[in-house]
Amino acid sequence: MSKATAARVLGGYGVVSDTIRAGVLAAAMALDYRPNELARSMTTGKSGIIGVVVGDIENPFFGLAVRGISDAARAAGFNVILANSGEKIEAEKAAVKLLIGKRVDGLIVTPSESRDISHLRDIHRSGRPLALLDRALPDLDVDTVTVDDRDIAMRATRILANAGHRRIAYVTAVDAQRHQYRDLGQIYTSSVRERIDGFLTVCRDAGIDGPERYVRLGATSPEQTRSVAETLLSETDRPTAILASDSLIALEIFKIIRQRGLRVPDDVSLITFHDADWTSVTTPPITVIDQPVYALGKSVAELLIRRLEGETRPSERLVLPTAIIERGSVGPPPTTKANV
Amino acid sequence: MSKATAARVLGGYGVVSDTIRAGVLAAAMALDYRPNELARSMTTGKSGIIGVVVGDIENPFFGLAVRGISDAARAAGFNVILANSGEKIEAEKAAVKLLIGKRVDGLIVTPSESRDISHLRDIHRSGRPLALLDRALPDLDVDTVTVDDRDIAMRATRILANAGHRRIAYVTAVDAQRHQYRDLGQIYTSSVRERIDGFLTVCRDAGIDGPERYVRLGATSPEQTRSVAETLLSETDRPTAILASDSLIALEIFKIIRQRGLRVPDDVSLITFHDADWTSVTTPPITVIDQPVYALGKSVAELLIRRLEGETRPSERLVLPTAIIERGSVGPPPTTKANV
DNA sequence: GTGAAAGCGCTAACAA
DNA sequence: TTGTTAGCGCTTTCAC
Repeated sequence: MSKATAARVLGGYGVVSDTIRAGVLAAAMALDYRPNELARSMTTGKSGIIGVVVGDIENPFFGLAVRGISDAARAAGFNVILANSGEKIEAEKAAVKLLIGKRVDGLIVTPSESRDISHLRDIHRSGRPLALLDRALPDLDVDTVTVDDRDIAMRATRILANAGHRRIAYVTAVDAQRHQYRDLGQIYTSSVRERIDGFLTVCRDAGIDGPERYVRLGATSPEQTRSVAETLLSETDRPTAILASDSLIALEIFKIIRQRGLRVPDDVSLITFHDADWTSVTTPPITVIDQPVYALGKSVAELLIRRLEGETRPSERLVLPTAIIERGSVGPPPTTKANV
Repeated sequence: MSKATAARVLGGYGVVSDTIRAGVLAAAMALDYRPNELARSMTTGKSGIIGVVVGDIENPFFGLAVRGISDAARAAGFNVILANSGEKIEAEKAAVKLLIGKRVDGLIVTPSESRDISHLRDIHRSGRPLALLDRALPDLDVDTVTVDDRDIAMRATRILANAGHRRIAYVTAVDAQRHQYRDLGQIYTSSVRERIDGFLTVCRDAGIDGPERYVRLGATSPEQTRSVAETLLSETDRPTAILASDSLIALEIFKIIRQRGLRVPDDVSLITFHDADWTSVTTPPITVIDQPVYALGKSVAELLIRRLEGETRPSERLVLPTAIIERGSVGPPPTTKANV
C-alpha cells in the first residue's frame, strides 16, 4: 500500500475503504506511530496554535485572562503557547518574534507600550491575525478588548473624594525612571494613561489642588512597590487614601500600612483594581474594581478565532463593563489636626 | 548566489565570506525575512521547546513553579509550552500527546495519578527525556524533584497535636467520588498519599482515635471546597484544627470559618501548604508550610536541560528541604464543654 | 568558500 | 478508491 493511503487514514482526510483503514490503523498501533505535527504544519501552513504574550503571568489578573483564552481556544480546537514579556518592550519583541517563528496561527498581545509597535505592525503585515488584550493602541487597527479604564478610575476616585478625602494617591506599575509623575506625555501604556487621566480629572473636579503629586509610578515589583509605599506614607502630608492599579501592588501597600501601625480605613482608605481572592479575607475586606478578567480573555480569543476560521470583517473594539465591589476599606479621612 | 549560501548566513552555521554575508543580511532585511522555525525543527529534529504539563495553572503553587522552570529554560536558550491537565488523567494524556506531536525536546510533568502512566512510559520510550515535578512515581525511573511530603505533613500535624488538638482535619484536593476518605489504597497521587500517611501517623502517635474520619477529599474547586468545609464545620464533633493541602483550599476554608462566625485560632486552628502571598495579611496571619516552589521548578528544569544537552547519567531523585513558617493561626483548642 | 542535491514527514493536486 | 508526484523551508553532505 502507498504512503498516501496510509497518510489519508492517519491524517483523517480524503477517502479510504474500511478494510484498508483497519489495516493501517492496526499497523500504526503496532509501530507505535506518532504523527509529526511539525511536518503537518509545514505543508498546511497552519499550526493550530494561538500565541499569547502577557505582561506578567504571575499576576492573577493575567492568570485569569489566560484561562479565559485557553478555554475559548480549547473549545475551538486550538492550543495556546504562552510567553511572558515582563512588561519590557524588548522581551515583548523577542516573544513575538519567537511565536511568529513557530508559525502560530494568530497572536494575542498585551502591548507593554504604545511608542514602539513596529513588531506588532510586522505581525499584521505577515498576514497573521493579531488581537489586543486589555490595552488599546490607537494607531493599530486590530481586534481589541478592553474595559473603560478612564471611566472606572473616575468612579473609584469619586468614591474616595465623596468620602471626604483630599489627599488621594494613585500607585501604578508602569516602568519609569523615577517614581514621580510629571505628565501624561510620559506614559506610554494606554490603560495606565487613561486611568491616571480619569483619576486626575475627578480630583480636580473635587477641587483638589495639584493632585499630580500623589501619582506614583514604577511599582513594578514587590520591592519597588514597598519603596513607593514607604515614601508615600512617611511624607508629612501623607495621603489619606490610596488607589492601587493592581492586586499585587495593593497587597504590598496593605502590608506596609499595617507594618507602620496604621489602620485601614481609619488612617488610610484603600481601593484596588482587580478582585483578587485575598481581598475579601483581610480585615477589613478591600473595596475593589472588579474587571471582567475572564471574559476579557475569552472574548479576545473568540474574536481572534473567528478570524482564524475565515471570518472577514472590519476590526472590532470591544469595551466590557466593569463593576466596583464596595467592601470595608474606605472610610472618611482621619480628623487629626494635621489633616484638617 | 545559491540558496545554500544564504541559508548558511541566516542559519548561522557553516562558513561564508564577509562580503557575501553582508549582502545576504541586507537582502534579508529588505525582504523582511523571518526564519521558519518549523522547517528548521523538522530537519534538525530539535525544537528548542520544553513542554510542561501542570495540574492547575491558576494555583499559585504551579504559577511559581512555572516561573522557576521558565527562568531556567530561558537561561539555557529553551522556550516553554504550557499545558493544563486540570488534574484529570485524560486531559493529561491529551496534553502529553499534543506536546509530543509538536516535537518538544523534553517534558516536565506533574503526574495527576500513579495508576495509569502508560502515556509517560511512551514519552520515555519515544526517546524524549521526561522529568517529574512535585510528585514521584515509584515505577518510573526518571529525573524527579519533590519535597518530603510525608515528613512535612508530620511536622505540621505535630504542631497542631502539640497545641492540644484532638480533632484535626486534613482537607485535600484529590479527585474522589465522595468526600470521605477510606484508606490509602484509594489515593493514587504520591504526594497526597504521603501527606495523608504522615498526618495519620502523627495523629495516632498522639493517641488520637480514628483520625481518618477527619480526612476529607475532593476539594478540587472553590465550590467543592466550600461544601467540604461546611460539612466539616457543622458536625457535632467539629474539628478544632484544620490542615489544608494548598492555599486555594485554605482560602475557602478561612472564608467559611469567618462566615459561620467562628474565629481563627480561638475556635479553629489552621495550617496550610504553600506560603501564598495573602497568608501574611489576614487577621490572624496563617501558619504555612513553605515549600521551595520556585526552586522545585528551577531544579527540575535544570535536570532536564542537562539531559537535553547530552548529559547521560542515571536518573536522579532530588528531595528539597521545606520549612514551616509559624504565624498566628494556631492556638489551643477551645475549652467549651462540647470540646473537652 | 560556495553550489547542487537529497531529504526531514507530511498534504495536495492530479491521474489512474 | 488508490497511487504518483511535487513541494513546504530548512539543514546536511558532498563535490567543486
